[in-house]
Amino acid sequence: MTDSKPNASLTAPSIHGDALPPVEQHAQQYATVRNAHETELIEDYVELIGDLLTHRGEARAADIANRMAVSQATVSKMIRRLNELELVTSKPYRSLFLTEAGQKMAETSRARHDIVLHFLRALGVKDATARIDAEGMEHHVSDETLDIMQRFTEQQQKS
Amino acid sequence: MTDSKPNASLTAPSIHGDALPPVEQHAQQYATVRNAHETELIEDYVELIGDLLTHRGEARAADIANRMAVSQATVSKMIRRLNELELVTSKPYRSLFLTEAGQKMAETSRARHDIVLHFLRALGVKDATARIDAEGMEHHVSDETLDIMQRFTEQQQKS
DNA sequence: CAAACAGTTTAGCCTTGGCTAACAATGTTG
DNA sequence: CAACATTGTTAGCCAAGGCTAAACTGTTTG
Ligand SMILES: [Mn+2]
Ligand SMILES: [Mn+2]
Ligand SMILES: [Mn+2]
Ligand SMILES: [Mn+2]
Repeated sequence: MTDSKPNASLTAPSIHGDALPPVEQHAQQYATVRNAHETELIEDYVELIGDLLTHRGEARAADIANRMAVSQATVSKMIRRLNELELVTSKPYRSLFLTEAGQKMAETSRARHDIVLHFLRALGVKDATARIDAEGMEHHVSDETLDIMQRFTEQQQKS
Repeated sequence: MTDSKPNASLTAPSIHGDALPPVEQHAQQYATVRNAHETELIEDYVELIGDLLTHRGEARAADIANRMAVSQATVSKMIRRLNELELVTSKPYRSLFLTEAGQKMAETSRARHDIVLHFLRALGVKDATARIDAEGMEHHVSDETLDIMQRFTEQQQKS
């Protein structure tokens, strides 16, 4: 449960960087990341489907495969999963649509994604880089940090 | 290869948010994230082993399991992989050590992790939240963004 | 209206990263 | 030094998320 004991003296000033966090806190960090990894691909799919519906009027499996640079078989399998999760509705060989729950997830994900992207641009990151970084970072940003990012971006825009 | 055609008028002002990026750029975003996911767990292990060696003098499988909140079997299996990748050396039932390549990876990961963590704190994020966010974000931050974060943190500290 | 083409699905394979249960080795202590 | 506690390994299971190949459906067009 606890770490093996450090055998160094108890009070000597550390020559190293930050100390290790307490075990429970450290474990929480990793657990939160593992958790995010379970949902992030789902979020990206739902967000993309929402964007395609908004900007193109329809969301076809082939478009998703191209946009994600993934095989159509992979998309087809994922769509089955999204169906089981009741996030999308689909008739065979037809465009996809989002359920109520799917729309909610798409909006939330899109909003969060935009906050992160706009924040990175406000920081001075080039657009192409900001887009790449935001695609990964978005799933690992807490609400607290998100708020701070949003305020930062607004401040930046006023000046 | 290309999206299905939008049938909306060509020049009408969009009532929606940001337009979709070009397919190739969009695909690059997702591909970069998938790539990061292949290496991030490895990086976390190597970084943690380095930290344990630095702060505790040894890195035992049980400590890793506790710190990551994961079973010992999972750690044991991952250590075999790290061995195959020649990032760690291990004798059965003995502490782990990092190879040259492992030390290099540990340093790089630790440095990047610290930049992200210190940046979040400089932004005003509470320590516990910053630690959680940094654990996930670190793997999705480009060198360009990392530079900007570091400069931001330094600026913040001067004032 | 029949082909050809484009899009979708299914089957079967692989790797990663989790888990539990059982067993083996090592360390501690009465 | 024997028993017990801790630590490490192995085996076998599972789900997720990739892939290719092949079959099937729907659309376009000669
Ligand atoms: Mn997204
Ligand atoms: Mn994303
Ligand atoms: Mn890290
Ligand atoms: Mn990490």
